Amino acid sequence: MEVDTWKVQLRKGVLDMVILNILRDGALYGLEMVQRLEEVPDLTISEGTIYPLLSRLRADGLVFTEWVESDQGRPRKYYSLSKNGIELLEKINGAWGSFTKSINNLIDKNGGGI
Amino acid sequence: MEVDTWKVQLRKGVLDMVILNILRDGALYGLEMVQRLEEVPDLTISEGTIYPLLSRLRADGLVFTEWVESDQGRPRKYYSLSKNGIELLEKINGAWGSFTKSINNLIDKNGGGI
DNA sequence: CATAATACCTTGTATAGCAAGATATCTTGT
DNA sequence: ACAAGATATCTTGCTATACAAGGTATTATG
Repeated sequence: MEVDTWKVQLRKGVLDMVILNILRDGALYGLEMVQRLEEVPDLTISEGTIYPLLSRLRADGLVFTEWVESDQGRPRKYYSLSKNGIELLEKINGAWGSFTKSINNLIDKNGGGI
Repeated sequence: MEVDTWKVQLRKGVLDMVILNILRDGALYGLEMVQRLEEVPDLTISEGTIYPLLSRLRADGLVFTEWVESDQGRPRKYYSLSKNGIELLEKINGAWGSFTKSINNLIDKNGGGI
C-alpha cells in the first residue's frame, strides 16, 4: 500500500487512518479499539467492521499481531504497528492535512461568497 | 437523505459534499464539474463517477436540472441546488467541521505524546 | 462525408461498512 | 458438574460507492 493509492481510497475510508493512529501509543486488541472509538464522536464502529479491516492492515504488512492470554475471557490478539505501518502513518497524517485543506478551501471559497 | 444517515456514509464519500459546495455559486453541468475539480488537489474525478452521483443527488431532491442549448457541442444539463439541497449543505458543512475536529484530536492526542 | 470535439449515460468490477450470526474460551451461580 | 453469561474473534450476506471502459448523441471542421 502506497500513499498514492491511499489517496485514491481516502474517500472510502478514513478508518484505516484512525486505527493506525490509535495504535501509535502501543498495542491494542480488536474489541478494545471498538470500545475506545465508542467515545469518539462520529467514529463508532462495530466488530463486523474492525476485524476485516485489521486483517487487511495485517495482509498489507502495516501491523503485526501477537496472542496474549487474558485473566478474563478468551485470549486476545494484540495489534502493533510495524515499521512500514509507522512510516505510512506519517505520510497519511500529512496527506490528511492537505486533503482537509483542499476541502476547507472549497467550502470557504464558495461559502464565503467571493 | 438526513444528516444522520449522511454521517454514517461520510467515510464512503466526501464527494457528495464537494459537489454540493461547488454548486453554491450557481448552476454547473456535469463535465464542467469534472474539469473544475481537476484543479483541486486530491479531488480529481471521472465522468463515470460524476454522472451516477448527480443522478443520486437528483433522486434525493437535493438538486434540480435544466437543459440549456450550447453554441458548441451538445446541449448541457445544468444542475442547481434545491431548497433541500441548500439546507442539507449547511448541515453537512457543520458536520464536516466536527468530524475533522474529532480526527484531528485523535491524531494530535496520539501523535503529540499524550 | 468522415473525423474530431463535446457532453451525457451505462455496464462491469473491486471494495468498504455493517448487521447479524457463528465460534471459542473463561467465569459464575446453582 | 453443568448451564448461563461474559469476553473476544471471525464470517456471511447485503448494500452502496468509485472508477475504468465503453456506448450514444449532437455539432463543427477538414
